[in-house]
Amino acid sequence: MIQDETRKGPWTEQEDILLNNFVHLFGDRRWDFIAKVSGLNRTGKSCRLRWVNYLHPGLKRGKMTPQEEKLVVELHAKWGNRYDKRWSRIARKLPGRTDNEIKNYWRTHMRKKAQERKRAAATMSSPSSSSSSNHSSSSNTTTMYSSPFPEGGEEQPSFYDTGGNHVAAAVATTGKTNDLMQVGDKGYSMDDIWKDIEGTIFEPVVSEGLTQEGCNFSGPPSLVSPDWDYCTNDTLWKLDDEEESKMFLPYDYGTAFLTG
DNA sequence: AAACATCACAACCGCGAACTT
DNA sequence: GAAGTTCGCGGTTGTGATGTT
Repeated sequence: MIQDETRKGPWTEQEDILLNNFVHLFGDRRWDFIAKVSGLNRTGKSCRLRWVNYLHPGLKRGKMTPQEEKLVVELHAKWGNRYDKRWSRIARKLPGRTDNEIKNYWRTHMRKKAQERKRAAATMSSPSSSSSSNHSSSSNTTTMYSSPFPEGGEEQPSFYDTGGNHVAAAVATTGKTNDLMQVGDKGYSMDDIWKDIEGTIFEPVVSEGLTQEGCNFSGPPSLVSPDWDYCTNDTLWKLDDEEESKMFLPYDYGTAFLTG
């Protein structure tokens, strides 16, 4: 008792280990339960986030590859302004990457590039600027990115979705299409930025290069456990949905444990 | 070498959806 | 079917690392 103060902030290695063990015991669904029984003074929410964004086997760490960057651009062009859950959607197409990671990436990199463009445009628009002003040529971006994915085949389970009750949530297109967040001190929305940079940063190249084989896994940073050996190579991404859910639900004994 | 700016990433929060009772 | 609980997502913030002046 006495320890009813919920911990916040960075996770320690010990906490990671503890969480990892309990997730393997009980599965990655009952977060509140795990948070309680593990003795971690964390919220279930916090545990889930840590698992999904950091401890999950198969996470790919390190910088985005150019192919991944392109894919993010393409997919955001396709979904970014239309759907909620856009980041998780995009993440599903980038094996080993989490929505959080993509979101962070997009926010930092794309904002930077948008600002660069704005700056460049401002320079260009000065009377003295000349021919080079085709700079980012939003005009030549009328070429839509050809998505590497067929329209119908978009819905895949997220890589960290271990196969719980995933209702095939039809995409709710309601609202949230206009996130007016203040970006830096510029005061324009992410969507605005997006429109700005859409198609101007990367060549409209189909991301042929992005194959799952190209994924380069490095295991979780601080935990090296045989438990996730099965995920440390690219085979994970070659699984079909069924295999995938099997693979990610080896924890039925968790349920068994609970139900007797 | 120090100060400042920017980047990269982990983590938190609020809210709505989904699930359970 | 309603109420309560839990989960998942998107947006945002905090902070250490790295680069620049």
